Amino acid sequence: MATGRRISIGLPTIRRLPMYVAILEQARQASQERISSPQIAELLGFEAIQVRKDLAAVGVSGQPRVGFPVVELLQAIERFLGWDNVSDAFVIGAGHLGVALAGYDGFAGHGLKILALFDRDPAKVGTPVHGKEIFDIERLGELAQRLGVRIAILTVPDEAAAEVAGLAVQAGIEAIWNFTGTKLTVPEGVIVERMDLAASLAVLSSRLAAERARGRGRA
Amino acid sequence: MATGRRISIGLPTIRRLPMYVAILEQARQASQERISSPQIAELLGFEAIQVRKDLAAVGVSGQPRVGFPVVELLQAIERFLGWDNVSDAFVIGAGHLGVALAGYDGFAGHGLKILALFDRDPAKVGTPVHGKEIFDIERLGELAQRLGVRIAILTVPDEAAAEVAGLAVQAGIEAIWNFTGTKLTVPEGVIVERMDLAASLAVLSSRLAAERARGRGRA
DNA sequence: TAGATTGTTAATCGATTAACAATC
DNA sequence: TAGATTGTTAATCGATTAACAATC
Repeated sequence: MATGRRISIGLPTIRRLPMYVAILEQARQASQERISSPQIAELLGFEAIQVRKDLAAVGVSGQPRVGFPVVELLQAIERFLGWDNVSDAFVIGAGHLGVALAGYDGFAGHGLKILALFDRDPAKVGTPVHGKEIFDIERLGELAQRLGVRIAILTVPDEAAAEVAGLAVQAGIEAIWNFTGTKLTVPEGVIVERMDLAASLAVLSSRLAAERARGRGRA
Repeated sequence: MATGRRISIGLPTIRRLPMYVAILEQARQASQERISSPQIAELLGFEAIQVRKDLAAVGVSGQPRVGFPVVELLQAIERFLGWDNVSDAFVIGAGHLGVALAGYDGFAGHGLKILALFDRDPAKVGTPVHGKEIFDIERLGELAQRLGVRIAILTVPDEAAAEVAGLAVQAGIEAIWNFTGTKLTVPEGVIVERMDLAASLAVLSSRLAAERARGRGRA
C-alpha cells in the first residue's frame, strides 16, 4: 500500500522490472486479481525471495497467504518506471536500425512515442518511414524545442556518434538512448543509457567458445 | 604472457571486454605498441584497478612502468570471446529488426557472419535483403544441418518466440541470441542470451522519471 | 636511481540467498 | 485452526575498490 519512492533502488532490480510488467499484464488479461511471489518466480525462472525483494523496492505490499494485487502492482511499477505517461522521442540516424526502432510498436506500452527521425543524408530526408517524417539533422534543435522532445534514440554510425550526441545536447535533449558502440561524454545532468549489443554478443560468444573448448570430439 | 583460460570469469567483466577491444583496436590503428591501465581507464571512464583486474582475467600480463602489449592483449581478448574465428548465424524473423541486424556490418569484426534469414511469411521468402536470402522457416533444419550453422538470432514477434525457439533447437541450433521480450525455455546445453531492450529502456526511463520527480519547477 | 605501473592481498560495498517470525 | 505467504533480519556471495609491495 505504501508509495514511498525509495531514494536508491538497485540497477539489477530496475532491469528486472519489465519482466514483472510482462507477467502482470498477462495475469491482468486473464482477469487474475492476485499473484504470489512463488507464482511469479515460477514464470520467470528465479527465486520467490528475489521477487519479494524487488517488489518491496517499488513499494507495494502483498498479503500473507494471498499474494500481491495484480493491477495495483502493475501500476506501481509502471509509475516507478515512468511508463504510465507517454514521453516523446526522436530517432537520430535513419539507417536500418533507426527505421526498425521507429517501426517497433512495443514502445507504446512502455511510455515511449517516437515522433520523427533525423538524418544527415538528403536522400533520406523527406521520405517518411512507418508514417514518420525524416528531417534534416539541422532542424533537430528547432523541432526539439517546438515539440518539447527530451529523449533521443541514437542510431548513427559509431564514427558520428560523439558529434551527433553533442548536437542533441545543444538541442536541449535530456536523455540519450545510445545504440552506437561509442562511449559518449555529455554534460552533467544529461542521461545516457547504453544499449550494448557488443556486451550481449560477448556473453553469448564467450559461452559458445568455452563450450567448444570443453567439449572436444562429438563429430 | 600466461594463457590459462580461467574456469570462471565474472559476467560484468565479460560484458566490458568489447570496450577494451574497441580501445585496443584504436591503439593498434595508431601503431601504439603498449598501453597502460590508467590510459585505458581514462578513455573508458572507469578506474585503472578495474582495468587491471579485467585484463588479468583474460590472462595477459603487463610490464610495470610500461603497460600492456596492445596486439597481444587484443588477440587474447578476441580469442577468449571466440571473436578470432568466424561463426555462422541465421536470423530468424525477417521483420524490421531482423533485416537491420542482417545488414549490420559491425558483426564481421566480432566473429559473427549472418548467412541467411528465415521467415514464415511467403511474401518475404525469396526476396533477398542485403544480399542475403530469406528462406521459409520450414527449411531451417535442413539448411542448419547442411551449412553447419549453430547460432540463431531470434527477431520474431514475442508471441511466436517460444514456438520458433523450439524449432531452432530441433534444427540443432546450439545458441540463441534472443531479441524478443519472451523468456525462452530450452533444453540443457542450449545457450540463450537475451538482448534486453526493455531492461535498458527501464533504466533510462526510471532515471528520467526520478529526475522529473526531483526537479519540480524550472519552467 | 627514482618513479610509474603492475599484480596481489585485504577491505568495502552491494546484491542475492537463507532463515524465520508475523500474518491472515 | 493449520498452513501458505509475506516481509524482516541475518548470512553468503561476488564484484568493486583500496592499499601496497614488487618490478623494471
